[in-house]
Amino acid sequence: MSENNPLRDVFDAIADPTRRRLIQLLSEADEVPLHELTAQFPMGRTAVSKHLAILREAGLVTDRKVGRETRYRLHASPLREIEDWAAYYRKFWQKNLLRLNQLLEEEEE
Amino acid sequence: MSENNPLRDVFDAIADPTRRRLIQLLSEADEVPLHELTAQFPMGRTAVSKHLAILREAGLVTDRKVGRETRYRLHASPLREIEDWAAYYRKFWQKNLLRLNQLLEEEEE
DNA sequence: ATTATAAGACACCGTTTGGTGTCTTGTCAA
DNA sequence: TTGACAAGACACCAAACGGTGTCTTATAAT
Repeated sequence: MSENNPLRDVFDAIADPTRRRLIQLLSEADEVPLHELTAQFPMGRTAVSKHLAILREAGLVTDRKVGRETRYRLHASPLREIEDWAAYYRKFWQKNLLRLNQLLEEEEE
Repeated sequence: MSENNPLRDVFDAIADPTRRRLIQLLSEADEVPLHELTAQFPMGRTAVSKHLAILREAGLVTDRKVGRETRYRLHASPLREIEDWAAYYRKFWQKNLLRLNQLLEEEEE
């Protein structure tokens, strides 16, 4: 039963820097066991495991047991919502840049 | 002194749905006073004001006093970091879509 | 068969978060 | 000039967050 309906807001899931780092690490290899991930952080296994649980609740990660280890895999598609959301506001900061450029040009005269 | 160095992580600032709604509301009009924003939410003025303070700390909003009201304005450029971050992972969910399509095609045979 | 490793489950804890209410100050309107 | 409105400042609170440590179970290695 691989959690399909997201119980956790994706925006919430990526808010924590540790979790963004986990996403990055998982993007560099296709499957990583918990203990190997834990080794990258200055915190204990339990904490990292909790962060991964949150990523899983947001649908950003799946896990499977292999022998005695639990291997995690990135499932990036929910990030599409983030990109779309931010892209929507692109026009606004582009507009700001435009106005900034205008001001700079005026000052140079 | 309009806060220039972001004391607050932008990812953190946009994690809350109320704050995302504020961003949306501010994108629809160029300047909105606090009481008018408050009217859109099921919570008190103090709470909305706190959310706006967090947005300001992330550089997403500026405010100015006009008479007895404080008017807020969207400053969207920090959202660029969000878009860039998410866009980086685009290839991963595209890859997933590709693999999903392959699986579906295989099943159809 | 024994020992070491991987990780789940759970209780615990201090800090942050997201809300409240109240009091005060400044400004606009009658 | 009196009253109403906008909002800052502050104290307060319950719940969530991000970490810890310990105990147990399953698997791998010697």
